[in-house]
Amino acid sequence: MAKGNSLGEFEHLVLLAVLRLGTDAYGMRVRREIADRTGRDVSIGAVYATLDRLADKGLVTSTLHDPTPERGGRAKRSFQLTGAGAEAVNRARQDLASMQEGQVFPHPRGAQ
Amino acid sequence: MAKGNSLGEFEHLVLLAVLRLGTDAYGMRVRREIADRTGRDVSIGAVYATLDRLADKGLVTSTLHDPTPERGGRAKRSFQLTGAGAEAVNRARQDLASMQEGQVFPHPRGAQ
DNA sequence: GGCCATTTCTACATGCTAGAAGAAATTGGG
DNA sequence: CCCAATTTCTTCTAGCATGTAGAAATGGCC
Repeated sequence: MAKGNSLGEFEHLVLLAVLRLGTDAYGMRVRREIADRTGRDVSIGAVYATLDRLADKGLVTSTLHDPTPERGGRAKRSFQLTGAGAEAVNRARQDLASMQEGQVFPHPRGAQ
Repeated sequence: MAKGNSLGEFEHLVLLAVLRLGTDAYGMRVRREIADRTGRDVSIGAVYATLDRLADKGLVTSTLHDPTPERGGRAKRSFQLTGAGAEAVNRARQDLASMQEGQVFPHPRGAQ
């Protein structure tokens, strides 16, 4: 029916993390960022799977860096948003905003 | 690993539509609301499947009404958020807000 | 009986998740 | 100096959850 180019929920969070982290957006770091900010206990496999999928869709690209001189400092692969990635994240944000505008959110205790 | 009780993207939109529509939240109406507000061409099957899943998770409940006296007016089943549903929608909102806070969103044309 | 608004069903595509395995680097004991 | 341990990070695999489309069924109105 439709085109169906919309972001999954976790894809949205990952894209926001990449945007926020700038040049420091590699797998482990993205995971930590999401965990710290949302309190969610994200598995690392989930993050990489999602980053790969985003790359397939052309919403991010990746660059392989040289290893840093720290213990266990393996080479990092960092990710950047593409133009399409920026569009996607903006669109997701606007769709949610449209659905929320003028809305009074109930305190959970009030509802049933 | 984690608990994994988070909302999918479409689940989020549907929940917001139900909240927004109040007593008028039945399948066809929810579909129209999302289409109107986001421009997305949602299939009706998608909406019902999602509403059913949300009901299974205890985030909404449904009530069957009497048919209205209009041509073709079959009985409507309308949905309401539960307390857990309100919690879920608030949590999803806050998680996104945390990931977005202080963030400058690029105009797509500016990026690459 | 045919029409219409709505819901239900079914089946497949895509996204999410977890954890174990693999790779590349530093460290420190012998 | 070398090797095994340790650390950080990435890749892989496989199963379950969500998203999507459309056709079929339902039931009141005319």
